[in-house]
Amino acid sequence: MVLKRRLDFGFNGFQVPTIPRAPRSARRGPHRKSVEDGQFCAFELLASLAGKLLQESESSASSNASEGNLQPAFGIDVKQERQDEHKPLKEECPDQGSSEESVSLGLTSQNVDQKGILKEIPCADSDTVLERTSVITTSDSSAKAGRRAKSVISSSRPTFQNYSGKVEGGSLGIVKSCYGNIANGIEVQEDSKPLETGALKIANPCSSKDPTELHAKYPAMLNGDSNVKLSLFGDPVPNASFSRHRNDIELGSRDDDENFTRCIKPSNRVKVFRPPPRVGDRRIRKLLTSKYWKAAPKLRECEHYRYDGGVKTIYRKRKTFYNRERSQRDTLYKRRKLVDRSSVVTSDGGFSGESVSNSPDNGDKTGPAANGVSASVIGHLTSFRSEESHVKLRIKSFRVPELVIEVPETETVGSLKRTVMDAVNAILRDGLSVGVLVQGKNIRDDNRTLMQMGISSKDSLDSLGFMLEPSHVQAPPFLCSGDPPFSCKMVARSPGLPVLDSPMSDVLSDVPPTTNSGSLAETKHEPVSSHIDILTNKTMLESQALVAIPEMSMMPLAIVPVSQKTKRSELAQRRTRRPFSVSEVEALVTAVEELGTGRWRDVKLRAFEKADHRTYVDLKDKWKTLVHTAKISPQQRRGEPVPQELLDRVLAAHSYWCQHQAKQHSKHPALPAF
DNA sequence: GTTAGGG
DNA sequence: CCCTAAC
Repeated sequence: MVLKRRLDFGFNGFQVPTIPRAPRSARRGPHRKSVEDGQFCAFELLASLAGKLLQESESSASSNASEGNLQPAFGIDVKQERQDEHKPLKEECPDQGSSEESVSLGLTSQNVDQKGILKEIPCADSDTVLERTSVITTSDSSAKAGRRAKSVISSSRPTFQNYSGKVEGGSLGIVKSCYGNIANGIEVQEDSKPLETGALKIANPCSSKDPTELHAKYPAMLNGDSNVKLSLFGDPVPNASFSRHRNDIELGSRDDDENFTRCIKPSNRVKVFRPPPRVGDRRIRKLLTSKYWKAAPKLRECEHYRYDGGVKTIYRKRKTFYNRERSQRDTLYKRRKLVDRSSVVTSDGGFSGESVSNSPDNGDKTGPAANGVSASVIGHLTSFRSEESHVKLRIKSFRVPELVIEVPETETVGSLKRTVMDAVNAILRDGLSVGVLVQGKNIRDDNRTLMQMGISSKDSLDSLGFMLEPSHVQAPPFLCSGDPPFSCKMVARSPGLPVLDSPMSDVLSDVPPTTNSGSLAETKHEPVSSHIDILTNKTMLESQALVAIPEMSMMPLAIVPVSQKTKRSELAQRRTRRPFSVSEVEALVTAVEELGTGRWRDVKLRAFEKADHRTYVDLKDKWKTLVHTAKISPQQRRGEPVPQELLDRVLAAHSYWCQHQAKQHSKHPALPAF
């Protein structure tokens, strides 16, 4: 309740109309801004997402009201799902029954309820969206400082509306085409072109944790949230959950709207993307994260469980995400739904993705981070099986490529906004491709069947992930609006980056459905960050004005030392794994016996001179693993078995050289004992 | 650029 | 394999 009030308050302050009551047509018409130069794309996407969400919510709400059922926003989807469901949702989740309540308060209450666990504010997705929107607006108008805030706000809403209109169209198409498939999602539109039906829809963008990143979250579709819940339940109840989701979603919609309002302020902060000092980043991340979560929380009771699990898991995985984090900066998250033939529902997607991304602290450490990045969007999914051979999945979120932006301190906020927008648009404009991650690995072979990949209706889809990649793989870094004063660098990372992948994968694969999502950024927060988060949240809730967000936002654009370590991250693609063959092991062992450890360069030269793919570091690492392998029981060994004889030699050489470590490093080829 | 270690 | 700190 509290939250809600605040929200309302916020609205009043802004004079934002309560959500989307107005007929779609109405919404649509009004605000369409002309999209100039196509820069709109990004925004459009966001807007469309938002709109879609709204629509869904509305439709769902209405449907619910009228029918009393919880139907998903999209008729088709809903029905199917419903059919699937066998079990009453209600049983599991109390929420269902009173959909209406949920709708109005849903998010809020959930937030409150879950507070303990989540602590974050629900606004997340919506917020993000708003932010984005506003940014765009600003840029378009080249806003004038004075009114900017206000205009932004107002515009944001309109924008949505407009988009929503589009969205609808798109969705319908999609729905038709994909009957049985997941319908929801917002489609991404570029340059106001209608999206193509078949493709992916961006359902909910999630924000990432990285502070720096731009995150756009889309109001999560309630669905998404719902999904999350579902996952918690597990296989057995999947269907039911699903249905609920729908409900939730619908209900949620309003909340979302509200969220938008609320978010406005926060958005500003977000807007400032500059690759802030770590602290800043964290903060942002947290915000985002929190938002994200909050949204998710809609699930309520059910969710709780999940979250807990998720959090823990995430915790552990945190490091894993490390790479990702880097990428995440300046990333927009979007949620998309894929429609295909398969039907999978993934709930986590969003979560995991975000979480993963967010985790972040590491990123900071690594470097300023901000690398460019990445493009990848990761969508996490949860799945449950629907019908036999169909995999039903819902992608809750996609991460947009990371952007690294660097601007001089003297740059104006407006310029910064524009810069960010340009960067985002550039990425969107170039097109995005979708990458599929299985067990964290990017599957490049499009010809493989899901079954072959181990993605079946039976199996959980936890290990399945999606990511958006820039079509043009390595986008060279480009300067954003450039002009002297404005020097901004943006780097778009190519997709398929391992970086992203791995983290995801880990999360996905390892974590049980429940867990994944959860952890997120939360895990890693540092005191500072938390502090920040708190502030933020508070701000979000309470502050009504768009007021600039103090602290962080203002921080130093200057700081931007974007990079340092970024370099690698930009392109980095993890090398493909190339297990050592027995013969290679033998060559390695022989070389080490002669040269000893500590002379990897020599070992490389002697035994792997021609093996370009084997670096001395690789050899060193291999030796390390060989030693380990030799020490463990055969049962514990994995991979291609290494002849015991070689392992014995490994141990012998290892012990020998350990003793002679200090001395004869150099020569001494003679290994007596061996 | 190499090493040595942790991840 | 990756990433870093130390050399």
